[in-house]
Amino acid sequence: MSAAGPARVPEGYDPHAFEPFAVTVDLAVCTVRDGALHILLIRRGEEPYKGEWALPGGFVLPRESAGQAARRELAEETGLPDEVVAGLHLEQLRTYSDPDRDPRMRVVSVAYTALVPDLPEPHGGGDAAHAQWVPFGAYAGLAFDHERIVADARDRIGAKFEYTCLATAFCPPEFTLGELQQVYETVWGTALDRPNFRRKVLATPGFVEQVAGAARLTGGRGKPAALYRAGAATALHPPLLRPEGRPS
Amino acid sequence: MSAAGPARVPEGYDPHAFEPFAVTVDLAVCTVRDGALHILLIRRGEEPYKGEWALPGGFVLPRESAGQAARRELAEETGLPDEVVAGLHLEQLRTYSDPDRDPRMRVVSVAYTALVPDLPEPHGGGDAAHAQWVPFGAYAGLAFDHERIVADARDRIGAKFEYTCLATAFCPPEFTLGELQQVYETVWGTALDRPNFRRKVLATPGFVEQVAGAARLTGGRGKPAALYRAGAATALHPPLLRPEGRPS
DNA sequence: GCCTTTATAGTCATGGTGACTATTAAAAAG
DNA sequence: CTTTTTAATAGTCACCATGACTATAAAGGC
Repeated sequence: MSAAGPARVPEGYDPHAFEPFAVTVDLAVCTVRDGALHILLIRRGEEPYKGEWALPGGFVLPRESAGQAARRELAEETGLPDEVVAGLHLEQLRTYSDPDRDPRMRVVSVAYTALVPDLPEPHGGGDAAHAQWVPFGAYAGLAFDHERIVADARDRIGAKFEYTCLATAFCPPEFTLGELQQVYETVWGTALDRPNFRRKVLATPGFVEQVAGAARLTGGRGKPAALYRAGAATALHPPLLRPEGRPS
Repeated sequence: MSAAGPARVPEGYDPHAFEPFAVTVDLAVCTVRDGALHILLIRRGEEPYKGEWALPGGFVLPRESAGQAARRELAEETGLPDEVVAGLHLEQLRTYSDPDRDPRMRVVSVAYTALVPDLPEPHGGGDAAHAQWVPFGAYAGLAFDHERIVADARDRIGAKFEYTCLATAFCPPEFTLGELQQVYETVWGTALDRPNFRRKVLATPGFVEQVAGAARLTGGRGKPAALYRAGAATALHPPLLRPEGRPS
């Protein structure tokens, strides 16, 4: 009810009468690197879960929204300049609110998914100099319910690839269709037919637009590939369905 | 970070040191009634927004998750027996956390979408005897940011209809294909070709299963229609795309 | 030169879909 | 009791997107 609804709460409501909730954001920052989906993790320096992997994140400050907090934390963790962070794809994933998800107190966390291109430096801005890219699955148990969050993020990304142009968020500003295909293949874990993939992408207006006259060698050998930029389109109609329609 | 992350928060963290956040749930309870999508609204009995329409909802209690709170509130608002409420489709929509969304204090609200069949009685359980079905759009401004939540709920429902079997959640336990089609047409606001709709639904394994030997007259006239039940399938592959691929 | 590698062009059959028409089964109108 | 109306159901046909291919072009390595 946003403190609305029936008269369960008196008008002179005292915020401190309730056990306070802390509200945090958790960030599932993902990238494609060396043909594998990676996620940004930090090592916890304190109890609980000291020394274990966890998602970056932090408290929502009194005067900011969860989305603002997420972008602020993203800037701190990645150490990227503000104008770059402003362009990154950041999307609310879902909210995790199990009463026992943090042993210290009641913490409700709004999780966000960020899709970033493969960044040159591992990063290490601000507080989290120990942040690190870790391949999906290459961790043995994360702190809190972060494993669940990571799994949800992966599911969401895979699903969104089917009907959005989101895949370009994993690519640098200019990319080849082969690179874009590799992003799809990495996220879905399936091989795609190259000519068919080309045909589909190019047939979707606004998915990608060719960079005039530019070409780049991929892997040093073979015919140079044309370069493309992300187009203005955001949705994919009709969708690009992954083979065998597996929901996960 | 779910109170994790860098060492911004000392170990002996005092929950009361921060300005407390209240956490609530807002419910977008939707149904299809008389060929129009309706939403369950209540009249606010107190300031702020006294006398205006608002979504039902309430505070998340100290020992329950947001999902549990949503189902509890749903039971209270609809006044339905627990076993019925347990079967209703309830899904987290997203979280709204603008610092100024509630003028009284900092309230973060987790919104849920519920899809219910057209209930016999308007309802009126518990606290909210003044709850009422209102057609989408037939309200002049809702309290707080609830108009935004309602719009998001509608978008989400429309989108999910394309690739899930969710439409049956709007139908009674047994329904005709014509009724199912009306649900689609109502939610999407478009007319669908009947034979093609039949073909698609019946070609999707597990979407619906026929009730043996049962038939019902629709509207008093015409050939009686066969009755169907919701099947076990939850996803729709390939999807049932709405005409013209309009995102909203 | 020839081989390998990668990008790009094109073919062909199939399946799902949009746009139809036809038939059946009921009630209401005459 | 026949005709009309209404709605469900069956079936047709063309088209387009797709999956599975084959073929060509352009680069480097040998």
